[in-house]
Amino acid sequence: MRSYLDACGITRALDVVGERWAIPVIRELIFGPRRYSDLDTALPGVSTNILGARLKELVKAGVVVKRRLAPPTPANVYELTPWGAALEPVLIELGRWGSRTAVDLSHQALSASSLALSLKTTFDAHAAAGVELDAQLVMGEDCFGVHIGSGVLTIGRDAPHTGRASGLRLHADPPTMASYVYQGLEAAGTAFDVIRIEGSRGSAELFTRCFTLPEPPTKGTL
Amino acid sequence: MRSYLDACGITRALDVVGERWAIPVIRELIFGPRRYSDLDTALPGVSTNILGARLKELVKAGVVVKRRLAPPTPANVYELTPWGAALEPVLIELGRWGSRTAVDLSHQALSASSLALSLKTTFDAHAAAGVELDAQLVMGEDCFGVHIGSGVLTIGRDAPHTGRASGLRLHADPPTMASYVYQGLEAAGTAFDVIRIEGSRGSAELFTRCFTLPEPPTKGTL
DNA sequence: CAGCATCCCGATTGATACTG
DNA sequence: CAGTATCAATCGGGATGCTG
Repeated sequence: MRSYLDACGITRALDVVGERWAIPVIRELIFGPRRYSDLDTALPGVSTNILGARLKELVKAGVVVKRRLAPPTPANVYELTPWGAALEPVLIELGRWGSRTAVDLSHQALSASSLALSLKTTFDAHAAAGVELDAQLVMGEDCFGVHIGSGVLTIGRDAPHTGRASGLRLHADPPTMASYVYQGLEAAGTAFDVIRIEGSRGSAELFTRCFTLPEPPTKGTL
Repeated sequence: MRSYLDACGITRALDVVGERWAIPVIRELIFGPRRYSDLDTALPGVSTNILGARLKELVKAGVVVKRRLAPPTPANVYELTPWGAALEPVLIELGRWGSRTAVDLSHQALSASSLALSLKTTFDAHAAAGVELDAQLVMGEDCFGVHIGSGVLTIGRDAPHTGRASGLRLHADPPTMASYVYQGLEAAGTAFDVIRIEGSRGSAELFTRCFTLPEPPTKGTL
């Protein structure tokens, strides 16, 4: 196992999660356990052997645990340990920094977990002051429940169609959802079936206004 | 240039700073411009060709700028752009997470920048409540000025022997300095010349108490 | 289908030598 | 001092095949 051989905390962290695909794998596990195939499909571009190798390394390092679900639906899942889950602030900060690069949201992959995490990085507590609402984001198989209240955002995986009599439910694939939240309805396309909004137009407005992309980097010299 | 081809902010960040040695290089630049040879010696283990390649890539990406210093001491230096400097929260969080792994502080490299950054990640505002002091940390050529006041830590490079009539000045190489701050005088060794403390024993106590290592990870399941 | 192991190839890294 | 050039070793990516 490759190491920087450096006592610095940063390089010691990189010794564990610095290999290619390690952070993206952890990103997919942030909202709860996932199966091998979930990870494989959520991470387009990763080779199956690399995915297996990373999971094995992360398990050995104590970042991830492999667990078998109870008999109703027996399946092997990978899950973050408490230490692994403590990487969330790192991911948030990384995402906040990286979101300040231009990108064509179409023609690139975007997993449901990525979108959900991005809401955490772009949540604007100031803009959300006074807002109190529940929403459900349905992206194919992946469904997330969102609560905004007291300037705090809570988001987690949710069973579809189980929303708490939610005032708002959005159906779209992740890239379309991102376009809608960050760039408005017109950017998300208006074709039937691309995005479906259940709830008042007002609550949808209220929701999207709580999330703002950071400014792109100023190219000026220091 | 290799890319995750993923619209997620996290992977876009990794497209820029995810290659091996990129983050350590940025760590060395956090406290200001450095020359090529400074980086080379502060990063034991990096090959000069890799260092050159990373710097070139980081410059092209807009994270780093190459600049020539004014004629008194003309030298090429590398410096973070504002966008690059915005990586500091990422490094802080990474360091905080990574510092929770066991390590033998001796027999591993530790650069002066690493130690200075680690003070930022381990600063305990609660423990520093009511503390008001200036200190200077002298580690060979590298000298840092530290100010603690109002529960806030300020740290930056400083010209040696220019301290503001500082109440405290510590001389040691970075690993010894780390041992002293985090594990106390006995761990730092008591041999003459290993560590030199100018100032009252009380202020040194006050200083070190402001920094606490996080707890090691609990190995229990989630 | 879940979870890998294998094989091959191109890309990246690392150590060293070398140049302006 | 400040890098570039060279070359061997390793790693990542993709396809394929195996096993329960």
